[in-house]
Amino acid sequence: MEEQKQKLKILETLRHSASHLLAAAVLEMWPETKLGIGPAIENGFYYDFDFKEPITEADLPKIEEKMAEIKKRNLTITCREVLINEAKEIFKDQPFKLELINDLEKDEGIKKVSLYKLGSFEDLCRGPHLENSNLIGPFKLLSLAGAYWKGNEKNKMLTRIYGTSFSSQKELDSYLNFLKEAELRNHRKIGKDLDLFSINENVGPGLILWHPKLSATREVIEEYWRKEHRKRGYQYIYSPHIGLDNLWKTSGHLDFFEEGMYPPMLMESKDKKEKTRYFIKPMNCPFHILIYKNRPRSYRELPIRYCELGTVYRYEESGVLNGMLRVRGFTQDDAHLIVREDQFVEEVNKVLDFALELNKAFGFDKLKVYLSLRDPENKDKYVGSEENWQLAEKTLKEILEKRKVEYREDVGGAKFYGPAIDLKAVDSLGREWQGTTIQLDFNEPQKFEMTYIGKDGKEHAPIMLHRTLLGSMERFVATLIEQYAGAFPVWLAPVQVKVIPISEKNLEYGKKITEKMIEENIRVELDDRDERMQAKIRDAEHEKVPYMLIVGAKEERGNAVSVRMRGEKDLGPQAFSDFFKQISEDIDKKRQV
RNA sequence: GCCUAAGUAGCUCAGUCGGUAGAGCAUUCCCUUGGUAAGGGAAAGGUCUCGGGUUCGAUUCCCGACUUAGGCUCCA
Repeated sequence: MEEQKQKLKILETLRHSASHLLAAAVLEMWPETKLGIGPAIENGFYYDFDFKEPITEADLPKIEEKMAEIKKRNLTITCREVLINEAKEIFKDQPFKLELINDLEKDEGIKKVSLYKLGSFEDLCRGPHLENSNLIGPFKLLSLAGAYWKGNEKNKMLTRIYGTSFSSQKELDSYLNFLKEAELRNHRKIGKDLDLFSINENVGPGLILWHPKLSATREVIEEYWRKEHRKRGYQYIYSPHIGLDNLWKTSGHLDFFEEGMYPPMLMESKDKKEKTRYFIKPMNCPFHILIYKNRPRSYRELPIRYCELGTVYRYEESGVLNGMLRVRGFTQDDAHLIVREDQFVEEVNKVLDFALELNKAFGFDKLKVYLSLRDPENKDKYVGSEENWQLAEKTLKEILEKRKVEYREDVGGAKFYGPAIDLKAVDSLGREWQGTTIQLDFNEPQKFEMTYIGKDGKEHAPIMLHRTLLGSMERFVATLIEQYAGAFPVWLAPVQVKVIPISEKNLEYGKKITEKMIEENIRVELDDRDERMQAKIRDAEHEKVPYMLIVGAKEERGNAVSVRMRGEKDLGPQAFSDFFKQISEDIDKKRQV
């Protein structure tokens, strides 16, 4: 463990020096460029520039060449400390650096700053760095992007150059390979190739059309999801897609979230002067709360667990939309748990157990846990009392610690209405995907005046938890596509079996076994095209169908099928009943095949 | 929303230094009846994203819009 940390530190230093090398190269090529910042990041490094003339991707190789040339000069990287005023003089032509120096002086009361020098390029920098340019490992510039100065959208947009560097060529190559592999698994590409979904300009950006294939998979997920919820005492409900403005005023959405909502539908009304306003729901909670509030509730009824596959619409900024991962209309696998104080810890633990089990069924054995806390610097951004926040954050922390799970605190990651536990699924390439979130809500129970009658006959305020396990059907299915590279395990595969008759003469037999499987709820297709068997196999492989059944005269005689599994060779003939037993087990046990 | 790119047949992509476009696969039809990743042939398929401008003429040049992508910011 210590050794690994040490290794990471070295890599970080190496990348940081690589970012300085990048800046040095850029300055030699375009001396008038203004510099932003250039840190090492998780998978590499970047440097932000304000170019006089914009550059393009085509310039990256040229910059790389220049970097290589500077690296070979065997330059010693030196460090010195100077007084603030001296630094201001040195960077008088670098407005962003100057701003940084001023910030350091003002906010942190710093009197001296350190400078690192690589050849003729000297940069304001905390360090540390390698000793010599020659020690910088093999590097590669990856992409060009816009980035706001200091990450603030009110500031100027700078040009960011992303790159990466490793200690050895081998490691760099394997990382570049990883990027290539990730690109192959891109759900948008696979979605098109396998006819899974589309987004149509005439419908609108961020709105998904689910094609039959992906809908079949979604249906399986939803059935499984409902079954597991029933088992755990959840009640399934349905709620409308729109609601009056009053509802959203009460919930606080019109105050806190209006720019995230689609504009209202205005209805004329004869009796009223004002138009009636309906909003499309950005969340399901108000509806769940009103079901709860439909009559008085006893402490005996709690916990109440309402769940719904609720489709919501949020007007996300156009720039954040991303295939099925970030959309404007999506179906949350939502639930609201209304619990007594004494039930809170147990219920959170139950949700965590549930989340783990569900994720496992989809091949996500590894999850990363994040505890989203309030930003203590900005307390007025949140609703709810100080005591409530402190208690809630402490309780969530204790739950995680008692479970002995490793978790990371995400300070400032809490919603305005409460802290949360978030789980990120780690996929087969090691990438993390946000899915499960368990959020406490201090806001709505109060705004909607939710109560229950306690043992003492008096009214009490319940605690409400929002939670999704999968996140949204859209994002989750996109994650699955990337996780499996489109080759879904049998239980999730849109088409589980492709029946391939060798010639027209075997078509009848093929039809017969196809119908038999349809009766047993197996998703099967008969390839009755006038094509050669080889071509049909090839197409079925491209469609990533897990089982191909080749049937010819030989099979027909023995009431058999020749089985071929996705990505493998002919497994030989077997009795149809044996195959049926096999696939039924795959499905029942949710085997990862 | 902002920065930088891209948009040609259902898909993957050529192409036109300004004279309205082509391949492979897919589709339809015909021939072929085959044993584990492409049998052969023919036909059909395009407002070259959309709207302006320049021009005798724009898919190509210029301007704008839309969509998509990589980021920033934000998030299920």
